Amino acid sequence: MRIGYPCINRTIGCTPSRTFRLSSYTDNRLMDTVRENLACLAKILAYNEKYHLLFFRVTSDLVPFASHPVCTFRWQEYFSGEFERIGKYIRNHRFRISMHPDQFVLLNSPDEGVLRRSIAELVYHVQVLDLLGLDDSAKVQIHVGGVYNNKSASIERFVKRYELLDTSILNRLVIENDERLYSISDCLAIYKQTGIPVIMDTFHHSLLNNGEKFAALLQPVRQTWKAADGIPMVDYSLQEPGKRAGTHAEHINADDFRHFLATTLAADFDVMLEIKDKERSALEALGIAREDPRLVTGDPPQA
DNA sequence: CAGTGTCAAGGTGGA
DNA sequence: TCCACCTTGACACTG
Repeated sequence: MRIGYPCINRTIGCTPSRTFRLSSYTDNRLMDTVRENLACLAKILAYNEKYHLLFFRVTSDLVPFASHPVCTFRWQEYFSGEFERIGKYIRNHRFRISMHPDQFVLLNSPDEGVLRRSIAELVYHVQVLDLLGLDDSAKVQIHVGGVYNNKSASIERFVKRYELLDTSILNRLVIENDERLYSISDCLAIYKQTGIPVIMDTFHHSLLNNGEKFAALLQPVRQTWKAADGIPMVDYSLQEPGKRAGTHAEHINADDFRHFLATTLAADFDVMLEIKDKERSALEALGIAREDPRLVTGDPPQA
């Protein structure tokens, strides 16, 4: 099991998510921003390596406007050396990497324009992982999409669209349950029609389920991941006390995380902590996981 | 220079 | 039919 956190690090004083307004787009602005974002990504990975946080989600903001028509600059070629360098570091240290395009990627939208932009965005995400030279265990996770007043028709549309995607996308794409529309069971049903691996989100599952226990779903979900996909990924989060249902916690709750590990002990997976204080909670989670020597790969860092 | 309204992109659901 | 909300950091303008 590897433990990780998404996208940004609040300790080291840089962000890999620098961006700018579309209205101020220039190729030079893009070059400067991407250069800084990549430099920061490299710093975060060095930090993560030092503390044995070996699972990391790369921000979608790495290359701003990458899938927008305004961006005709060949950033893939211009930065290929830097991507290669970072990718080598990732491979050498056996990091697990994921990416998570946001809400605008909707493969099952009835709107062809939305579909077209969604695919362009997926192409961008896959290009980043390809440029890093990562194998098919580096995943791009999306949600199933909208319901559009007809869930079964929307699932059917997802399946049909999925089958038309390029292999380079198919090899990396996984679907995650959300908290309002598509449960883990829905995702498993879609897997049966497509073969797409399913990524479980504990917090979403607590808000939308059909009465199944999370632990009981681990085994069926495990089978959706082929050998080349690596071990399953799981998103872990919990409710922020006193906030609207669905609000992610500011900080990890040690008891809850310990309980989560205990109930899932039989399964092997990588855990992404979607908790707002990022690496701080991830470090605490790692400490908790190390209470049980069966759980975490790698030696503790030397003092 | 701190505070704050806004930002490429979509969809849901309550009023 | 309209609007708030999701989720959220970072930009860029305002005073």
